[in-house]
Amino acid sequence: MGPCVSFSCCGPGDRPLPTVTEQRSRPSHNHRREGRVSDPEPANGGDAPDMEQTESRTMDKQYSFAEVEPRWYAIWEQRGVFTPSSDSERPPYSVVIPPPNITGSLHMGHALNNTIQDILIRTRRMQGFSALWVPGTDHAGIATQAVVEKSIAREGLTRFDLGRERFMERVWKWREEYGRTIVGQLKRLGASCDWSRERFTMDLQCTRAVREAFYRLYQKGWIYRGKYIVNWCPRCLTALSDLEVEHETDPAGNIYHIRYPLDDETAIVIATTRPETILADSAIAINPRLEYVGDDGISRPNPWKHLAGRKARLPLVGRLLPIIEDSHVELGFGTGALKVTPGHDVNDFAIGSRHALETIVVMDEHGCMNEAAGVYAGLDRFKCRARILEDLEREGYLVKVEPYPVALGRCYRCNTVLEPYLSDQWFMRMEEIARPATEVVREGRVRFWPQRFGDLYLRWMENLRDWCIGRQLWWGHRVPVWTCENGHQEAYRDDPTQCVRCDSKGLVQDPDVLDTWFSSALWPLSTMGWPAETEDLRRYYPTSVLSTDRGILYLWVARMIMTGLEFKGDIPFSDVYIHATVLTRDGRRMSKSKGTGIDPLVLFEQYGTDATRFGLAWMTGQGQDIRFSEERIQMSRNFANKIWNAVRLALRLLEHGGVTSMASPFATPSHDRACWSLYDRWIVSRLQEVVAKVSQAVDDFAFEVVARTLYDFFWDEFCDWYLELIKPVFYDRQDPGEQQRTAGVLGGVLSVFLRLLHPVMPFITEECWQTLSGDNSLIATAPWPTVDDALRDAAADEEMALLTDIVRGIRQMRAELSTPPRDDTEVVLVFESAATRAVLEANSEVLRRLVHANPVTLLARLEQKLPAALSVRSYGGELFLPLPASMELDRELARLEKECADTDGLIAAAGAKLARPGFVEKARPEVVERERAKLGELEATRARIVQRLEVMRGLVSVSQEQSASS
RNA sequence: GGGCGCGUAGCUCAGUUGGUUAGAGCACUACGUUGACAUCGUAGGGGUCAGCGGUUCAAGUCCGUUCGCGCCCA
Repeated sequence: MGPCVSFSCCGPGDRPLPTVTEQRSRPSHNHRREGRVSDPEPANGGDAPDMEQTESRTMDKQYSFAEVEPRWYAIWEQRGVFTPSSDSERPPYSVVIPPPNITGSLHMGHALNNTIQDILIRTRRMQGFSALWVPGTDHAGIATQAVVEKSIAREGLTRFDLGRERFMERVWKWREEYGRTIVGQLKRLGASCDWSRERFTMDLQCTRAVREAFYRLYQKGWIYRGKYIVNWCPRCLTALSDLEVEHETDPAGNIYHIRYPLDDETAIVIATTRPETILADSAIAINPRLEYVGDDGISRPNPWKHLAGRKARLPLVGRLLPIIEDSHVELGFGTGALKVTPGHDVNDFAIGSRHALETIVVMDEHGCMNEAAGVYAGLDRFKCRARILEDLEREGYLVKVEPYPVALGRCYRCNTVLEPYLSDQWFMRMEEIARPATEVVREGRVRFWPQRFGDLYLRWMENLRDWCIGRQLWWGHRVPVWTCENGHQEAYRDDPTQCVRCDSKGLVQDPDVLDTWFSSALWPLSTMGWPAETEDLRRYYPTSVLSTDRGILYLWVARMIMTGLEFKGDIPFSDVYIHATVLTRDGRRMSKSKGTGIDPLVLFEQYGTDATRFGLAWMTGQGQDIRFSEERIQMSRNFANKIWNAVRLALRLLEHGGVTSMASPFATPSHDRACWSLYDRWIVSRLQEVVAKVSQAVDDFAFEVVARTLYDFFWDEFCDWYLELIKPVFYDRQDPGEQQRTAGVLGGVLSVFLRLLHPVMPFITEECWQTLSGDNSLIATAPWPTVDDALRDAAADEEMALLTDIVRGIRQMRAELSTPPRDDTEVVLVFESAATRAVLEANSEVLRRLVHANPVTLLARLEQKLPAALSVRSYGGELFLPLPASMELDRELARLEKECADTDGLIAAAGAKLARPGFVEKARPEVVERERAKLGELEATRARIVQRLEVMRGLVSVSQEQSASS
């Protein structure tokens, strides 16, 4: 057990309860009242604000999250709750935050993901782990550069006007000013990150990690430079990796058939979706086979085979193109002949290399045609396409145009259509580094939740292509490669002053920067201090869990596993939790531009942060999406209000009983517990179930179960039943011993419940904890509750089930009779079992209190009492309420007949099940037994109904005779 | 084209290894404010578990298939 926390865990406690006066003088409440001085509306349900009502002074009728929430975060921070103690006794538990983009602000995905991480961290912290959550932000190369370029554009400047150095100053300035917005928002969310360890992917520590990683990979030859066709964004003016391309299909696209003449009679026809690229054609390729089998299964001759080796003339340009043979050409596709454009297409580039073709490039980095495009030079690529088509048509080269859905890639940042662009780029070799990263997942050393993402990961890892890591940007980690005057190109850990190979000066650094994901890939290492052998690295690496969005499984998660294994020889985390995607309520992606996004900060303001967190946790199932439902947040706000009021009631009850301390109930010896009431035994028994279920659910990442379990227990069992049941102890009876005991259980249950809820709703639980405990301990560091099996009580569960069933039965009848709810009504209970009668006898006060049953008569058998009565069968017995004269007998008779018919239906169903061939032999014995018992119950019930029917029918005929004779 | 997720009440979702009469919140109907809470309480109405076929003594649950929505990869 951890430190003793007032009423929570150790007994017998002797801590004084906060008195009303103390309550009033608490700074928090003063703060609230002061805040209301200018408020013209008394917030007290219309009561005069200066009324001498002690309760209304201490706690409002409504929970005011807006007043409570802002207070606690600062206190937690001040008291260092989020910084784990270096106490070596405690096992480590660590999480690194997926670093949010510095240009971003908190959206629903962040709210969900960080709520989840906070639930995990807060739970483990309470469970006694040395829990560390490392926060930080990501420099987000392209996105940030774009934002700053936009801002300087307002001054009429481009980055080229400023130059690299001055532009970088501007970016850093921007980052200082705006780049930490999201940090404030995370605090608002209640995220219990250790801010003393906050990192930024461009800070010194992370930069050192990037340099070291690059250097080592370069030395191994796994980072290389090569000339390839890459995904090029003509707006961002940089290359992108394959994963940063958003693929889409343009349904309005066309495919153009173009005739390339060989001589006056002969021509070869090719098909293309990008006619502007014909300007860079260097060959035409055909399949070498003589014939082929089409989709229809019919064999056809290769229409172009006879042209192999000849030359065709490129329309509009006049260049002669060789007709080459290459087996990669698909015969059934298009016209069966392929124009080869090595400078503008990835596949054509491969063909070009195989056949040593000339590589012609007709576009520049902006996507405009260059001098090589001849008369088309200077035109934008799309304008050029239109012009080329006009010209082809006019000169008779355009054979036909067909609608054809065209696949195109767009920049994931700016949505510009990407251009396959030939350039010199830095690449990282994937083959070797991927192998161990695949193994650890296959062996289960890294587990994915839900598991299917592990399968997805493995499938992707099996066919990797090398990673283009160079970016033609300024904002980012500059490639640490220098070239000396003598042309020696080398990677350096630190900025060099002279060449390692020839000692010459005049070194020039490579202008490219690294893909942002290169530094993100090192995040679990760099945040812990790697490459230095720090204490944090020793203690907190590998981290425990990574919680993230499925969209960056390959982009980020996979790469962290690779680098972790490569540089530290160990996995970066043992569990990967992939959270759901938050969609709009009609199942679409939330989009800022379409205005369909929901701002979590607005939710915090409207419903409270706690409610937003709880609602999100409730919505998170194991599916891959959640449709956002504001009702769920509203429900959570109501839940918070319910908790608040239950605590308010608890304080009042304790005060009413003159109780001054809450002795801890659970640690008392069992012989003391023997005098607990049924309700105490029951609620504590139920609580054990809740502790077990919630603890397990956190381990299983089943956040919805956490939320639902706590909600149901608190509302249905604790508030609706327990609190109602113990009111007489304080309001009606004056037994100090009983009040003391009950107060102990009441406080103990609340204490456990609040601690279980704290990771999900940190603010209100802390506020209630303070209000109840009246000391300085924080729930945030209170020990997590554990299950005590000795407190499970099956008999109490059973007896309470009987009682609640009877209460509900009486309520139903009263509703049926429309008796004024506060009028007493006679109730007759007929139960053969003496044990059941004893339970009912002992709890008859409950019936009086909860359903105004008075007098209550207990019988073993129904004599000739209450013939004109409404009846309900329950728990092997029967309840009767007198039927008032105003109520027609016919209605009750009809009701009974329906009940009889329903019961007959159930008897038939149960009978049929038992009679079914094979059921008794093949079903598990307990299932058969249960079915038989059910049938027995139903038959007994039916007998009671029939008996009632006879009585009622007799009465009906008597009353008919009476009305006939009158 | 390949892979995956989802389809249960008007809406948003639960539903353990198949086994009582399929549940919750919101919405809806009726009634109810004297001491926690109207952000509340009590009672109630509302479901061919997407369709079809199969396995089984037994299917919302397992298998096959069709349809619809969505995501990922090529």
